[in-house]
Formats: sequence, C-alpha cells, structure tokens
Amino acid sequence: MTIHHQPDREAPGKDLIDAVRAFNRFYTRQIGLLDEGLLKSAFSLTEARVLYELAHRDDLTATDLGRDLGLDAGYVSRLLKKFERRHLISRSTLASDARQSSIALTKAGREAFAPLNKDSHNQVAALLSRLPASEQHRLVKSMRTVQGLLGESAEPKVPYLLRPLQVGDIGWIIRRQGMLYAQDYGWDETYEALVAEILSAFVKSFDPKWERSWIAEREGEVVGSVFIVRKSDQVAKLRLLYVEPSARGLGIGKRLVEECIGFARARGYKTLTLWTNDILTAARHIYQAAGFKLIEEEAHHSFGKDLVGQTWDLDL
Amino acid sequence: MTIHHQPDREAPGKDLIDAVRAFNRFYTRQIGLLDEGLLKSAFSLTEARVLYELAHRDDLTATDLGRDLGLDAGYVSRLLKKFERRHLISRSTLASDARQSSIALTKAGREAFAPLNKDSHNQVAALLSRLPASEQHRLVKSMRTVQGLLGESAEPKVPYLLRPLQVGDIGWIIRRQGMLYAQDYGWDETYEALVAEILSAFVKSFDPKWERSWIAEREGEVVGSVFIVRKSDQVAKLRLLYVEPSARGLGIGKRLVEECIGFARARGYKTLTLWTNDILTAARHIYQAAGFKLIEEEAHHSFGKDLVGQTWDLDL
DNA sequence: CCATTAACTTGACTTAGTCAACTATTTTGG
DNA sequence: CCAAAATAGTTGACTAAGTCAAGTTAATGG
Repeated sequence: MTIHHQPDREAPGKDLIDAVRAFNRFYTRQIGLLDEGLLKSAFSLTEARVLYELAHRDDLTATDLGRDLGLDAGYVSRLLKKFERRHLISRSTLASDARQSSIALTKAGREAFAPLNKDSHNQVAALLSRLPASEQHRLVKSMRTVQGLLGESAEPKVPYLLRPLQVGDIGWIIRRQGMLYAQDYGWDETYEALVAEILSAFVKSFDPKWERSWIAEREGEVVGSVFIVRKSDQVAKLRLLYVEPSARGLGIGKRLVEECIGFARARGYKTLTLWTNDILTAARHIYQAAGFKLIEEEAHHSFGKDLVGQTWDLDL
Repeated sequence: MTIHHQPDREAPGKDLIDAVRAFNRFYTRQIGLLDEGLLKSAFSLTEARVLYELAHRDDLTATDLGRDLGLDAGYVSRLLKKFERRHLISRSTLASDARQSSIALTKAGREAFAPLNKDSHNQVAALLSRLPASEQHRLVKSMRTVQGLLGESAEPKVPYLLRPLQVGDIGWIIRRQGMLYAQDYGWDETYEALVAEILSAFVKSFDPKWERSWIAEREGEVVGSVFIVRKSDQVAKLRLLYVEPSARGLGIGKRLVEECIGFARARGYKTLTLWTNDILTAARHIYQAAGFKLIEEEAHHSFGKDLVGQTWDLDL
C-alpha cells in the first residue's frame, strides 16, 4: 500500500483536453436548443433560471442568485424589480441584515413558473424518450459523474465514515485490491482470487461476537476496509487492510487499525496478529506506529512474484 | 432477468428527468464560467465558436455556420462581415452555386484565433488538473457517453464485446450479482459470499484447456459474464450467467450461453449442465431457447430465502 | 465612532441577437 | 423551357440581454 499525503494532481494530456473542449462546444449547442424551447414563453433563459431557483430554494437573496447563476448584480436587481412589478415575487427585509431581503415567489409567481417548468420537463422527457430505458440510465449516470467531478467538490464535512459490511462491499474490495496490487506490484489474478476466498470465508463463518469488519465510506463510495477474524480464544487476526489511493492522506488506514485494536482489547484477546508483505511499506508504517512488532519473515512465491511475507504481532 | 428483444423506448421517470434538468442547469453555469474566460479577449463566446468552426473545418458556408451553431442567418452575416472587414476571413463564391461562398480563415484570422484557442486550451487544462489522473479519465469517459447518447446517435457499431477475465472482473461480478439479487429477491450477503467462493475457486484451479470465462464489456464496463468449469471428462458446467440491467435487451445473455455451448462442443464434452433457481425466469427462457432440459428440482433454504433449485442439462 | 466593506440600486451604456423585407440565385413541377 | 417556389445571403430597424461605474444604506471590526 502506497500512502500519499496529497492525492496526485496530474497534468492532463492533449487528447483529454480536446475531448472536454469538444464536449463544451457540444453542450453549448445543446443548451442553445433547450433555450429555443423557451422562446414562445414570456421569459428568457436567464429569467427562467432565476424563477427556477426561486421555486426550489427558500430564503434566497439577490446576491445568492447572482452568485449561483453567475449574473451581474445590477442585472439581477433589474430582473427582480421587473418580477416585483408583475407581482411574481415578494421581498422581505432580513431581520439580521437590513440591506438584504429574502425573495420568494408569490402565488402568481408560482403560477407563472408552473407552465415554464412543465414545458422544460416535457422537453427533457421528449429528449430522453428517444433513448431506450437502459441508455437513459447510462446518460443520467454519466451526467451525474460529470457533475460530481466538476461541481463544487466541497470537501465533505465528515471526510469519511466507518460502517459494517453490507451487500456489494466484498465484491468491491476484492476488485479494488486485485486491481491496485496488479497495477502497483504486478501481482496476478490469483491475488484477487485469494481476497475473494478470504472474504467469502469471512462472511460464511462470521461470528459477530468475536469478529468484525469496518468499511470506510466517503460520499457513498467504499474507500477502505479492514477485517478482524478469530484465530483462537487468545489471538485475533487483522486482515485485508486497504485504503483507496484517492482517499489516502486522511488517516483512514491508521483509524481502521485503531478500531481493530480497540475491538480486540474489548473482546479480551491477548494478541492481535497480521500477515503482510515487506514491499507494502506504507501499511508497515501504520502497524509500527500502532505498536506491532515484527515476529518473522519468510520468502514465498505468490501472485506471480517473489515476495517476503511478514508476521507482525501486537500484545494487547 | 428480463430480456427484451427490441430495445424499448420507454417513458422516462421523473427522477431521470429531474437529473437531466439539474445537469442542464449545472452545465449552463459551467459554460457561463468558461465564457467569462473569454471576456478579456476581443471576441465574444459566439465569435469564438465561429472562429473555432472556421479553424477546424474546410469549405464552410454562412448557412453551415448558422445551422451548426444555432445562430440567426442575419447575425451570422453581420459577424462574417465584421470578420471580413478585419481581414480575418476570406470568402470565395462557390462555382456550384453563386449564392453561396466558401469561408476560410486568412493568415491573420488564424493568428487572431491562436491565442483564443490557447486560452481555452489552458483553461480546460487548469480545470482538469484539479482532478487526479484517474478522475480525469472518468470525466472524459462520461462526457463521451453523454455526447454519444444525445448527439447524432450513431448507434455504436459494436454494442458490446466479449473478452476473457482480467484482474478486477471477479470482484465486480461478485459485487453486482450480490447487489442485484439482494435488491430483486432479497437474498442476503451469503449469496455474494457464494459467488466469491465460486470465482475464487475458478481462478485458482483454472484449466485453460477445459474451462473458460466470457466477460461482456461495453464502453469499458463489465455488463455481463458467464463461466464454464469442468465437472468431468464428459460434463461441463455453466455457472454464474449474468447481464447488467442496463445492458439487457441486447441479446448478451443469449450470446453468452451460445458461446458456452460452442466451447463445450468444441472441447468434446457430452453434456452441459447448470444449476439455477426457478424464480430467475428470464435466465430460464434463455436456457430453454438454447435447448436445455429441466432435469430435477429441489427445494432448499439459502441466502435467507426458501427457494427451488433446478438442474438443467443440454446434450451436446 | 469611524473607516471599510457588503448589499443592493440606478443611470448610461454596449453587445448580442431578432425580425422582416429585400436581392440574387437555384431548384422544381408542369 | 418557364413560372413559381425555395434557398443563400444581406440589410435596416429594432429589442433584449448584459455591463460598468457611481451611488445609497447598512453592517462590521477595530
């Protein structure tokens, strides 16, 4: 396991840049087409965007609108004045700040927005229904990906959370471990198979009193995991510690190991043991920092490589 | 598993429509941001789009530009006149039609476009380099998908391709099968564990002469799989047939089964057998259509449910 | 309590885009 | 082959969309 303290930011290739630019041109046109759909309505695209925001969010101020939609403050002011003259919105000065006011659609405003909203809905429905259902899902999934990647990657307040195993996790862990070690160390598919075997056995013989799993999740995605299995009354074994490259540097590895140690102590185990390979230096640092001692090493040939296995123990 | 023989055009659900609309709003803003980048240049976004087209395509007419960029003919005429006055473009009347002329950038035009192009390139490069390399690829892939689906939908010539197993596949299959059967039939995590066990054993004892796997891949994603394992000299067993919901209706399930049958015949097996559950009706239709006969049924309790297992055989 | 900043507002302006009428060609249908 | 219709492009007259800078009022941090 390689731990970077900063996720890498890499200079993109020309082909990637060109693809993004092509997409931008394409979508500029696409939005132009959608805009045309509004032509017959009483509102411009920008007005419709403002109405949309007002219809879907509460307690907006003029500044909020300008910032979120990328509009000039003066322009927003005029738009709102126009809306107010037509009794589509009402403004109430904020108690906390007399310069600002909270803007809300009036009943008339909602009524004016409804057909607009409906047209837009129908237009998109028409667009989508040209595709078979499976493609519709692919489209939306890809859009969500784009939006997720380009959008405010507002670092989540809780950078990750730990939870127990659920359906789908073990497959994911098997895949990611298999791929990571194949990529970083050239291990072959037998490593992925080994992980599958370990996790299959873990689930099948799972004993909740003596065993436990922790999955680190971040924005709905698995970014790390660790497992404790019972070797004997006295000895627990820590297995399959792993952290996604994209989530390294957040202390997830350390936290997972700490959880294991805490659990093992609480259950009265005397020793926590683990097996790893010497090339996995980042993981080793975590074990050392947690107080594990190297017990023995032996060379072995596995996963298509010559490796040096290590056993580490921690007295609890 | 539901198999459609014609891709359905289905009325999209509200959640899909809302997701697309959210994306449209998001990207409208995104393009607005990119537009701001042009502010300091001598050209507006529309002018830049026209220049881009002129720089990258030959023999454009005014009508072509208007059509492809969604611009008013009068406006295009004026833009071109302005460019011509500044000696950025030259026009030559077409021999075939004296009303039209072919428009091309002059040297000065290319020189004026170059910094614009470079700025746009750099801007996109900056955007991309905020993401780690793997995310950059995910972004571009998703953009291509969106563009492919919404654009002049030239149906992909190869809707899917078959390939053998590679690292990461078995984890993915374990995950997806676990999740699908949990979702559709309420099976618990022991099913996922069973799939893990089967695939682990498949990889570990893999005998290329007698066994084989097929992964159906579409745009780089696994959308289906099937495995053949050797039970004896005479008998091959088909295992873990599965097609992603998003890729159903393309005949992938049928194709995977056909591949198995072809392989089993070629290797001289006498019987192809498989085990399934009666509730998996879509899979059963495939097996029946391929000539499999139901040999026996027995009730069993697995994966947290009462099920009826079925054995199907095909004489080769 | 004063200087600075933030949240608007307003006047004066430019740019972007639309619409309809027009000319010059080309295409089409009898 | 010709009249009518359509297409390519141009132009005048216009409106909508957006910008900029200077102003007013209120909040904030020493």
